[in-house]
Amino acid sequence: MPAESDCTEMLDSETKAVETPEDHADELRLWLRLLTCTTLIEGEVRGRLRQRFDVTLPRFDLMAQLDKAPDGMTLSDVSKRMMVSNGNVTGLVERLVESGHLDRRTSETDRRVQVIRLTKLGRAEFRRMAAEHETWIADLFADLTPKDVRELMRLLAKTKASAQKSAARRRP
Amino acid sequence: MPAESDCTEMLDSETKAVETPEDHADELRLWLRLLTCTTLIEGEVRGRLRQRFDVTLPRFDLMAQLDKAPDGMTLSDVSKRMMVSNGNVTGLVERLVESGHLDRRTSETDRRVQVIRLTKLGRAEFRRMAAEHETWIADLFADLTPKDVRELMRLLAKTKASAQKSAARRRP
DNA sequence: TGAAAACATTTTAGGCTTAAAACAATTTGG
DNA sequence: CCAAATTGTTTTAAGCCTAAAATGTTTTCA
Repeated sequence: MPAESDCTEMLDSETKAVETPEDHADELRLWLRLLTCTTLIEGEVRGRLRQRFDVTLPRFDLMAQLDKAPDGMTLSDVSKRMMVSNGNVTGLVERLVESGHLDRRTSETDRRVQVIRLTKLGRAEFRRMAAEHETWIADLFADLTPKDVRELMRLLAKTKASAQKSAARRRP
Repeated sequence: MPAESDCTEMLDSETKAVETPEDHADELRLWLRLLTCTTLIEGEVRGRLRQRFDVTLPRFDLMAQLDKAPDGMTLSDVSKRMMVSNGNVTGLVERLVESGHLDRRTSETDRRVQVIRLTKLGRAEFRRMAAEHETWIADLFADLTPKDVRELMRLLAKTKASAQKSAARRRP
């Protein structure tokens, strides 16, 4: 009875690589750790936004998208950028228009399209929140060296590309 | 009028480090990239779970926790592990008991405590899903080398510790 | 012992989120 | 030109999620 091989790839009797029940425990652990980090930070930011500014994270995120687009965005654009469903954006925008933070108008050239912008109030409030938000993030990542940050950026870029490729394989 | 310094830390007229409006753009970008990766992968997993097994991600996550605890867990344990609110767990458990995947009983020794376990059905279904789930994760991370995975694990561990420290500073 | 504190869970109210279907407007291709 | 496909948004139904208050139970400690 042969001892177990230490080889990663098992060879069959014809010396050809064979399908083994592969061990993907490391990738699984990596995914769980990634998720933990994100959940942890997201929860912290959510809580601080609520306490300091009485605003929800999704509202803040939507305003952040619009702050980068002075000429406004369509709902579809927002939906893609935020990676959330269309219906989600509809409701979010509704509430932000209601509270006076957003301005929504139908496009002149394509009556299907809704263009939304930050109002003066919306922009002012967002800028105030964003300034503080940036310090929270800096604090949350405070123990990472600049090199750590660079390296994480690189590896996460690679991760993103890998995941996008995998997603595209399934849904071409 | 002096030219702008290239120094990271500015010095004032008395040659003492001075508060500058610090630039945390890198950390902010890192956070957004982290969030993008997680959202991307999470969405992909959510979609596959729904298509293949008609199960939601939160249900799967809860079953995953219980699979690791053959003797069951209290609702508080689950809540802490999953990093979600207590009320959230209550509802999730309710639906999973309803569908026959979970068994819930009041602790003999402490009538405040509810202990939940996977039923035979729940465990069987979870194992079936988990096997496939693992291959999805492997595929999503397929372009990372083993070294990349190790390095990411290390950096995310550091990130997690940093974030926990920051959270504890605020909420001691 | 017995009131106060701590703990585990549920309830409440409101908002977020999704997938799928429906609707409306525009573009495309025969 | 016009029917079909595509695109942008909203609606629907169901479930997820949170914070805060409420409920019931156990522990603490004066």
